[in-house]
Amino acid sequence: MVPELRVREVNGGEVRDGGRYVLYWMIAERRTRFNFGLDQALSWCRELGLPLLVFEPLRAGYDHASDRIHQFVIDGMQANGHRLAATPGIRYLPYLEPAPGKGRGLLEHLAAAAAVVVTDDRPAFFLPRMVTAAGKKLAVRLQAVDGSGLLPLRATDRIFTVAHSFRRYLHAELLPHLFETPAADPLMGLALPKAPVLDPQIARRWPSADPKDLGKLPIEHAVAPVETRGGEAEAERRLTRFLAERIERYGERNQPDAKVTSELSPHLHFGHVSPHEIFDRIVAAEGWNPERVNPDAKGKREGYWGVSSGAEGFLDQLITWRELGFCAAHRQKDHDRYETLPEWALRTLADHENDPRDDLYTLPEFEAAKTHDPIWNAAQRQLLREGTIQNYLRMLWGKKILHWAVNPREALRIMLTLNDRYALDGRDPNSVSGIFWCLGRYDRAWGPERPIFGKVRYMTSESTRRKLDLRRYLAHFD
DNA sequence: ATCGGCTCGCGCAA
DNA sequence: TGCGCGAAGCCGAT
Repeated sequence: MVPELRVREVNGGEVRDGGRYVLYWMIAERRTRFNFGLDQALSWCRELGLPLLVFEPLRAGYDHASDRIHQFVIDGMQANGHRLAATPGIRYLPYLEPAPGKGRGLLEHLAAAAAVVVTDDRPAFFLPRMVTAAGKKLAVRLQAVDGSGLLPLRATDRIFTVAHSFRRYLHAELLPHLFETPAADPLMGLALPKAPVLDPQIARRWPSADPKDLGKLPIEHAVAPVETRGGEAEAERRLTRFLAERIERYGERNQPDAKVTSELSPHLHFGHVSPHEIFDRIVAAEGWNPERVNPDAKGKREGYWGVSSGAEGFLDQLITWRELGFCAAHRQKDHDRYETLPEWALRTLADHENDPRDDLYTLPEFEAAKTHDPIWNAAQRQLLREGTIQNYLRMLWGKKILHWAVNPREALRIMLTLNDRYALDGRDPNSVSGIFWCLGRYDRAWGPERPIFGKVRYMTSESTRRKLDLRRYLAHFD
């Protein structure tokens, strides 16, 4: 059962009599397991006695569309295809839009034969606008299901301005939600009617591009695919590796050579893995149960869950920090605008807006990793090559853009542009949080007041060099 | 190596 | 209203 709190009626439409199938429009939770949206669609199938059509599209015309993002999503489609094609009663339709706008009308066409349409409710990028627009067009009931996090988006109306107040809220309110989990494997034991046959004119009117022909799509080819592969199976592999070999030493994650992180951020971003599954697996590995929770540690960064220190640290990242961003994105559509920074940060950054800059770079110079600072350049090269930046250096990367851009607004634009364009987990509320943190969001003021930064937390390459062993990292990203 | 000071907002206690 | 506390800060004093 999908909790009511997670289901949103988008258009107030009706279930259509005589619909041939239930349509699941898979746009964010691109997986077959631990997926509330898929659960909701299947529960309609059972109620109406209908088969399921899973439609997983990838548009060509959105901002920053590139070989890198496309390849990752296509990996996911292949993994989903393997599982869904083998399931009786389900038809899987992945769709690669060959050119911007070429897919227009396809959803409406599919929905015209559907009894009800279910999609994913994710407060990220262009997805909310797209779902709202679809709701107006479709003449059938459209439900958007929130499977983004462990805390349902609609669980609270509060806006959290600092991380520790959100953490405190979670420690007080999250526990009951943890017992309402999506099905681990909803495809198992299904007894649906024969899979729907698709209208043959779909292939003629809406031809799908061949995944092998990425080069022919009108997307950014300069942003090449990275070594990191996408898909549900790859995410499972990483999760298993993390629990078996890494979580124990998760506390060492600031060291660039440590290899102790989950490396699941891109998979979470594209919905190839669910936070519910990650939580379940950690809990199983730790032999945890709710009685292990320490109520005296409410609001504390460590010690609340009653698991190993590595797991405490990781759960804080997965839940507090990840969902803090989702919460903000859900509550404030303009959470990526400069003006949404806290008052104290806006004030202090404005006070120092006209401070002289000894080093000043433009977006193209940053993009090409052409600054005077070898550490910064190495971090930027990692972003270009791998689509990610190591934990600690990611913060330094942003702080230095603030330091060297013409003003803080421009620093924000540069950070968002580079991150959205090159990072696999760019365009995610979670990524937006990290970038805004560099400008003071969720943080507090720190004295003494410094040039350019004002009271915003200051970081330097010099102290980073002292703190971390960077030799291998610098050599590798030379 | 470790500590206090810098500074602000939240939430609890009173 | 006061007080403790906080994603990773820095710096200078001990």
